[in-house]
Amino acid sequence: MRDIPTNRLEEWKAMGFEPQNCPVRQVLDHVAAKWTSLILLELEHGPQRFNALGRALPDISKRMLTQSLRDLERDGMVAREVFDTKPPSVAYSLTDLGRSFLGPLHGLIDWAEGRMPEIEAARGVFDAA
Amino acid sequence: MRDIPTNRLEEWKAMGFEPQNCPVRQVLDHVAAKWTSLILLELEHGPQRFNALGRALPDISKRMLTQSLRDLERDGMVAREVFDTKPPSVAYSLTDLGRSFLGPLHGLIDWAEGRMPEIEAARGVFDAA
DNA sequence: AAAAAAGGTCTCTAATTGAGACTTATACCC
DNA sequence: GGGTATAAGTCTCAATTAGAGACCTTTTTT
Repeated sequence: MRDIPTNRLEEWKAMGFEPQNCPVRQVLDHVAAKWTSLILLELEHGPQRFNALGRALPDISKRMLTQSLRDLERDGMVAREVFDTKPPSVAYSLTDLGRSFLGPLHGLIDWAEGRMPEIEAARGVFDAA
Repeated sequence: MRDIPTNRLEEWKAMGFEPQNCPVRQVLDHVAAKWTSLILLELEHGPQRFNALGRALPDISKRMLTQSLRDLERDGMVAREVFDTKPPSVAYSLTDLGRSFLGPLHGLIDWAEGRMPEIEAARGVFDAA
């Protein structure tokens, strides 16, 4: 919808950042990745191996599990450790940074659990119309 | 990755819910919708009209703006009001439910702003390797 | 008379995701 | 010994989703 830029946008540009590299968006993209938060939540209980994570999140594909874990590793939220077993196994665990994300994330989850009835009700009304 | 189900999953099923209708996932999907949170954040400053929102979020397409607003409306987070001007205009505003979401959302944003330097650093290390 | 603006919808294309086969080496089972 | 399973992925192909932008209707502005 690129059109006439708004003032806020101009301010941002003046400060040297595009909507894309705004820090807010970057985290939101993370939460937005849909699987990454779920993975972090699984790892909250302790380190897990690749296939264990897959079993805990039964509707994720291997492809997305791999990719989400790489993203989290790249951002320093998750640590990957290879064990020299036969066959080699890999454990994933939260870093301090990853753990620090759980606070805000639980804020969202608590909100979700508390407000879900209202949301369901709103959906009922909307869908009936 | 459907395979041998895990105990937690069994418990969930016993309680009657699939991974899909878990409340946590539903909110996460919302945040995960990528645009919805950004829209809510724009509406925090007050009601906005369709095109104004589009201008504030210059990289959203009309298609996704419409769809995201409908989703938010359906979930009772945003209210849509049509004014009988020529041509008719439409204003979107936060409902109480929508406003209540901002607290947890800002928790996430504050985390983002505080931890972004660490994330950037981790990315640098990862990408160099 | 032409163009713009309001709030969308519609189509077509591009990007992302999911499903599932395949890999390589070792261990367990009969 | 032979068949099968497991580890953690990778790869390909199909399906879903998102983005770009034309188009719509009515009225005001230039």
